[in-house]
Amino acid sequence: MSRYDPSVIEPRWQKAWDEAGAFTARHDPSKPKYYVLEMFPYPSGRIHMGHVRNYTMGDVVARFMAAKGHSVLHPMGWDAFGMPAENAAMERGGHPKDWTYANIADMKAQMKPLGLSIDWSREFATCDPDYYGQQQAMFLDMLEKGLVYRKAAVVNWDPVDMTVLANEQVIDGKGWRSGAAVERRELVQWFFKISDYSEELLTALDGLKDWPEKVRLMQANWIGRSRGMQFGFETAGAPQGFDKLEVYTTRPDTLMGASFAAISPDHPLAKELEKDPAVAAFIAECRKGGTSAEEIETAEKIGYDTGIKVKHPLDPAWELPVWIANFILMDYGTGAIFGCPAHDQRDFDFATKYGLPIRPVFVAEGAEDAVLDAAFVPMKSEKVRYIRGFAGVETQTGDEGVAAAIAHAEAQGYGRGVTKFRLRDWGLSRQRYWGCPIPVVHCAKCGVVPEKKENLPVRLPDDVSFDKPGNPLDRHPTWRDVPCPACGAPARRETDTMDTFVDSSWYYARFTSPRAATPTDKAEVEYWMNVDQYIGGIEHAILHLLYSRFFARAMHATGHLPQKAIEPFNALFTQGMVTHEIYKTTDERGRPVYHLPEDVTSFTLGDRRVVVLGDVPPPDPELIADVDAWLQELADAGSLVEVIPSAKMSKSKKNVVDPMNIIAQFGADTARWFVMSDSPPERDVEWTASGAEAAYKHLSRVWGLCSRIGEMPADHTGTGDDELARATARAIDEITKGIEGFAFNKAIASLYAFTNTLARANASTPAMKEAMRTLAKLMSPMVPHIAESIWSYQGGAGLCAQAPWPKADPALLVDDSVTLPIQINGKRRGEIVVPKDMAAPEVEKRALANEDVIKFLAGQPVKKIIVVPGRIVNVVV
RNA sequence: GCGGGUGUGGCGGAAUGGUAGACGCGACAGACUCAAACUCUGUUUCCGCAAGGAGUGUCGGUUCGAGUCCGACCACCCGCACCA
Repeated sequence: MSRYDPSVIEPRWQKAWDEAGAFTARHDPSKPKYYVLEMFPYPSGRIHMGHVRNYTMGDVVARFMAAKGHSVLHPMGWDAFGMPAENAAMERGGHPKDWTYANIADMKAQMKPLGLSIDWSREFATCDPDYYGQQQAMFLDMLEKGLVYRKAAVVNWDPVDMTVLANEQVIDGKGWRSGAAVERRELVQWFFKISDYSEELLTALDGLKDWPEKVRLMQANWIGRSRGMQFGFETAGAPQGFDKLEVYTTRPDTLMGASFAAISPDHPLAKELEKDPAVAAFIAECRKGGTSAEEIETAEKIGYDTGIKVKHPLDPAWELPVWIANFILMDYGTGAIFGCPAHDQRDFDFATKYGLPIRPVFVAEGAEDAVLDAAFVPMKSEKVRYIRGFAGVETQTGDEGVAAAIAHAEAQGYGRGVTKFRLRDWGLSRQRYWGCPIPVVHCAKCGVVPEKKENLPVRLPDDVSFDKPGNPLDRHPTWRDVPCPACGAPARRETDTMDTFVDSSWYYARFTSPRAATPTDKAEVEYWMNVDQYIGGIEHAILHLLYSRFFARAMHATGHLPQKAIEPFNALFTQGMVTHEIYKTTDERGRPVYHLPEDVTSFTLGDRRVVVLGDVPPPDPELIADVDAWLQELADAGSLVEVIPSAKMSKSKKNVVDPMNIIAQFGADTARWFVMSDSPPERDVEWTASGAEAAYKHLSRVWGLCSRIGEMPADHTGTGDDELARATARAIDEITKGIEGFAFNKAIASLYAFTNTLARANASTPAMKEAMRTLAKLMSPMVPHIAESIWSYQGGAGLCAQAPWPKADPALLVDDSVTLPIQINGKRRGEIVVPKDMAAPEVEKRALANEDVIKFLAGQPVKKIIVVPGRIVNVVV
């Protein structure tokens, strides 16, 4: 067997798999199916280590499940619509379509050498007219079902570029290109009625047993069901038609602590009052800045006293002022609240700023009324003593207080208990070109008219330019002009396109029949759905996954998915990022300059790590008399590099490692092995050059071992056959459990251990060959190419990729005796070896007879002995 | 600001409430070599010559026993609805 040369074996095996059609997904009713899916990539043009990690994980699962006898579906596609393509067109000219398809070709060419077990015959891009045409068909079905509607909503408006900005294009409240102060502006837009499913999406989370607890919790908090009370304040001095002000509160028990009422700047009453220039000026102030919750909630709280009063529902003589406040959101509740500064921090800050009264309603159990220097906000499950209560007993929990207050309001008739959700409807309109066109037409006579299905797809026009900001569809000379599908009169196409989250909300279903003439094919979704294992980043914990869950329900409602697929992902795994150190210097004007890992050299000097620019040989420490002076010299020359601790690989920080370079240097198996070893898959993994080399060295060692075993004389005998068989069984057991439990790093640790055992084993030639074949199969999900070479060299039948997973003989997994540590007062002081099933009293006797124990006890009386069978003995003195 | 998560040797990490540091990297020592690299063997949590002691972000609690459970705090990461 020759030297380990991945550049030779990897293409050879990839060809062999292709020719055998090893990864073609087959609809085979005689086998259990398994659908493994990694979140599909945005075609940026370059794959990065995060992709390698994500797809290797999926590949390990896919290859493992195939070996376990499943018919596996492991597809790949492209999340191809979105802003970067338009930005590229603006910056470099060209067309988003050309840019995107070129990127897809480039990225696919980079993914192929990884040797992933993907069924490429099912590939599609969301920007393929065939895909988005089916999406448009579903949009029309959903429109018909009442799951889509139009309403006004706020967007980020750049007043200089006259265009809508995405949140990420708003930097410090300013437009990223124009630098102009961004405003919030209302626009009529399309919405999916996800709120129809709030309750359902929340309660169904309980059934997602194989989803991470944290994701379910995040979704539950996002949906945000709350039980509260809604009531109408009677107003005094309000404009006509506003004699009631509806407010919603989750703390009606604090009603006697009310200090003011506040409405959102977007509230109808605020809009009515905007006729007053002073109010208009204040509301304009509130509209400054972007639409993101982060920006709104971290903005300074400001308010405007309208002069209007409301009457307290429990005491009509008690009047509260009505303020307009920038931190009240129109989207939540009724867009109006009553403020109770004593028990809400935001209200407290507001009241302090504007000199409004702060009246405590309850105090901690056993405490006296005291002046507050911050809002007192205990958990609702905690008991408190009400000093200004009006319902329920004096001392009760917050929850009981709320329930009593609602009951009181309902009995007296001034309010009612209601359940509200934080979840808002999903705004899908985007004022951009590179997205799925919304297939409707606006007719002066008929209003909004759906496009006819036979006219789908509504294709994006190719003749567009990006020399001006804004949506080219909006200024296209002809594309917009169409006859009304209903009356035939001249009408206008909708120029908004869909949010790219729509594209990614159903691609998993399309993979089951990617060329079907309808969005899905009944028999195929029936066989392949659901996705058995979904793998992707935690950054998608809420939006993408929640939208997909909604979309699957909407697809069921419109006949595109069976009932069983309304939760499309049976199991979810969220993997961590690939990180790398950042290398930084500063230019003469003090601005940071970042450097690629390959452009710096790192060495150690004493206990110090020094990184310098360029590919230079490490200095001889003996030649440096004064290290500090020498470093200062380097720093003055500008070649001393500052090392910033690991962060997510990003182009702007240049802390990126190109997988193509790693594959060229070490091969795909090394890259795959590295990203699966060491770090647990859910955690971030730091890419290090030494780690990659170590992975390569190990694979070379395994290759050498295989070679050595291959050269053993056929009649060689040894004394270690039994021991090797036990080690093999243990390895099978551990690695199987590791892969099943997504503990790939532990599976790899077991592979290292088994390799070491095999290298040291003194067993017969047939036993060694057998163990080597098993090792190859056990390694094959992670490093399929080298495994295939070893498999064929050791006489394995057929392709390793199509061989069944080995089974561990249970009889070989049990040990007869066990080593028990002995603790004295919880500290380990000795150990004894006893038969596995020895009775506790006998274990006690042996433990106390142990030399170390006798020495440590030094005659002290023993108070108690705890024997945990098979685990530990603890002697308490 | 709000919601969620993470924190263990020089480094990545392992550990059903039961021997903290498996496995790997790095470092050190030895073998091989004219020499270096490669490879192989061994050592490697810290303090201490040793006996022994300390130790899982910090402080406190529950337990015979806590990295693991509970409470408070600190640091970092992810998300916040138009980035994908």
